[in-house]
Formats: sequence, structure tokens, C-alpha cells
Amino acid sequence: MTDTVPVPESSAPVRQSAVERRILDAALHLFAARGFDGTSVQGIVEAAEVTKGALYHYFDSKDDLLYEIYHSLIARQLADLGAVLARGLPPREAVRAVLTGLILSTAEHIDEAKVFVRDKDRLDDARMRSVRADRRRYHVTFRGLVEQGQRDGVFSTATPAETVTIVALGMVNQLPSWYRPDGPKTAARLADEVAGFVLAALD
Amino acid sequence: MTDTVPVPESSAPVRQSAVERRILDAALHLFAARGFDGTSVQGIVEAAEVTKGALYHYFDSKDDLLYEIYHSLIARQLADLGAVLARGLPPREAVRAVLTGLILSTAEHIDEAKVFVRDKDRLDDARMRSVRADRRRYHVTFRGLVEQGQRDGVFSTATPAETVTIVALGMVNQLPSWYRPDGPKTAARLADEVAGFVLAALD
DNA sequence: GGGTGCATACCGACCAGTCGGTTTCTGGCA
DNA sequence: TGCCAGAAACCGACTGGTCGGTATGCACCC
Repeated sequence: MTDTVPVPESSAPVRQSAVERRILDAALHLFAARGFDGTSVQGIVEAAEVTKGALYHYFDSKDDLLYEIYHSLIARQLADLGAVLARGLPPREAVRAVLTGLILSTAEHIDEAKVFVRDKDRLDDARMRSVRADRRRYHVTFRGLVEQGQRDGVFSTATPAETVTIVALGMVNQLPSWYRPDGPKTAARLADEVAGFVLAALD
Repeated sequence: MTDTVPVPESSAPVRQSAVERRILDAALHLFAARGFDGTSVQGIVEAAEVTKGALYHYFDSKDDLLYEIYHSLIARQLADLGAVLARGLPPREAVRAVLTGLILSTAEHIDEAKVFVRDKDRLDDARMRSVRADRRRYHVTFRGLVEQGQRDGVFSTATPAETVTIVALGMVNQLPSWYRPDGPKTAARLADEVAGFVLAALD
């Protein structure tokens, strides 16, 4: 509908104490390794080398930790997306930049991605709505890029933009299940291959 | 390396009592909805309207239920794959048939797929190895099809066969996160669109 | 009588979260 | 500079409840 793709805003980073960060780091690693329900609060405080009192001083609940992880992940993704859009690239280059950037960022923060894909629907209603709204903004913005390319005639219209978006972004969500940081291919190489694959399908 | 793609065998189905089936059904639905660790054995026996004694009469452990679910899923996928390969189609038609079949089968057994993608690494070592070996057979067989097409010159070699396989099969694994049986598009329609997308990238 | 198919009562371990208390930091005032 | 009051940071024992799993018994059938 619109002729230009709107740039999503990102929220400002929040300063946090060293203890707070240690707790979040420990929670992130344990959630990624064992899942949210498979991780005990006791396990988190032991890994972070703090006490339970400290954890509940900074966070309201175990769910709170999960939300912080999601929030930082999505905020970063939206910021990256905004940065690419701000460059005003033509659709093909924009899609390539968004996809390679997203893959690189996901590979770099693979634990957050793991937690997200596995436990994304384990939040209470209010936080769930917030996370979903952010995800939807990303989805709609990306689809807008594909639609623009299709309107401009540089992308094939064989596959509907919505399906392209689902498939392309879904591929990235699957990344935690097969990407290994110590594997034979660098993240940059994989990002090129995957983005190239998607663009080839859009030719 | 090989010139023909070998057909993987499937294992024979096992007969089970009505109580056994009720337990497995309840476990499947609860695991899909709340995850393995988020589901209690008590919850399963209540949903299945049996007692704990009955459950532990038929199954050794909670893990045992999970393995049964995985096993039936993978056995079905390997059987479908074998059926397609047995038709001896040329690579393009074979890839299309495998992908559409896999997507349709995944859509039809969406709960099993949900459980698999979420909790696939929650098994003990022995069962894990068994599951992984089966998955690997599927992966290697599919990659073989892509390689054959690339050798025959009907597929582009722009993206390595391994990456194509990871991306194509990964897309299917993501299906539980976006496919809705009551959505606007039928599973068959989505299967066509997604398979078409992959084949377009292989042109 | 011995195996199968359950039911029931129960176990110790562990769960997320709480609460009263203590230490450490910070700013204001003499 | 020295002191103090209040706030923020943190401690860890404890709670009610749930967890996966087990021990035992009993009816029914070959």
C-alpha cells in the first residue's frame, strides 16, 4: 500500500549493574542449553555466583529474565533493520543487506536466538503482546521490501511476498539448530549463501 | 559420489493397546502445547484418564514417551521419502515431490513436529544417537538428490547442496511456528508455494 | 498358580518464590 | 572532616507445593 517502507524505531539501552549482567548471562546460557523449564532459579544463581536474594532483588520473577532476553534480541534486530532501511537501498540490495545482517547478528548471539525459538510462547499475556508486536513490525517491514521489489518488477511474483517473508525469516530462526561457530564455514560465508539462495528464488 | 540415491528403509509399525494409545496421544498434545519439561506426568495421566500405575506399566519413563513420538515421526518421514525415491523421478520432480510430501505430512502431524523441533535434544545418549542417525539419513538422501540435479546440470550450483539441504529442510522444521490449520491457505497451497520457491532458487 | 493389567498410596528431591535481617553505599549537615 | 540516617544491595534459610518415579496389592485370565 505505502510507497516507502517505514523505519521502525528502537528503544534506548538500559544501564545495568555487574551483578545484574552476570545473572542475565547465566540465565541466557542455561536457557539456551536446557530450555526455560529445564533451568532452575537455583541453577542460575549458582552459575552467576550470586544468591537467590540478589536475583530477586533485581528481577521480579524467572519470567522476567526471559523477557529481558527477548527484549534485547528484538531491540537489536529492529535497530539493525532500521539502519539498513535508512540507507535507502533499492529492494534487491536492501533484502540482501537485511538478510546477511540478520544472519550474522543471529550467529553472533546464537544463545538468544536458541532461547527465542524454543521458549517464545512461555511469557504472560502482557509481555507476550509486546514481543509479538515487535516481531510483527519486523515481519511487516521485511514483507514491504519484498512487495516493493515485486511492484518495481525486480522480483518475481511467483511466490507471494508473505510466503517469501515467512520462509526467509523462518530460515534464520532455524539457524540455531544447525549453525556451529566452530564449523567449517564462517557465519559470513553462510550468510552470503543463504541470502544468495533467497535472492535467486526472487529472480 | 554415488550415482544413484539409496532408498532408506523404514521399521515396521508396532501394535499397541487402547490405553497405550490414549497415553501417547495425551502426551503428544501436552508436549506440543507446553513443552516436555513444562508437562508433568500427572498432567498426562489426567488428560489420558488413566492412572500413573498404568502409564508406568507401559512406559519406562517420561523420556520413553518422547522417544516414541520422535520415532513414529521419523519413521513416517523416512517411509515417505523412500516411496518417492522408489518412483525413480528425475531430480527436479523428485525434489518437488519430497518437499511437498514432507510439508503436507508435517502439517498433518503438526503436534509431533512441534515437539520435535522444540525438545529434540532432551533424550538420553542412546536414544539420541538413534534419532540423530535417522535424521542424518534423511538429510544425506535429500542432499544426494540435489547433488544429482547439480551434476546433471538441471540445478544451479550457485548454492552448495549442503546449504540447500539445510535451508530447505530447516524451512519445514519452522512450519509449526507459523502454519495454522485454520488459516487462509491450505497446506497443499503452502506446500506448492514453498516447494516452488526452493526450485526457483535452484534454476 | 503365575503372568498381565492396572489402582493406590507414597517417596525424597526439587521447585519458584519469600522474608527478616545485615551490609554497603550515599548525601547532607555540623 | 566526621558523623549519621536512610536507601539500596544483598544474604540464605525457609515454605508450600509439585516433580518423576516406586512399592505393593488386587482382580482377572490362561
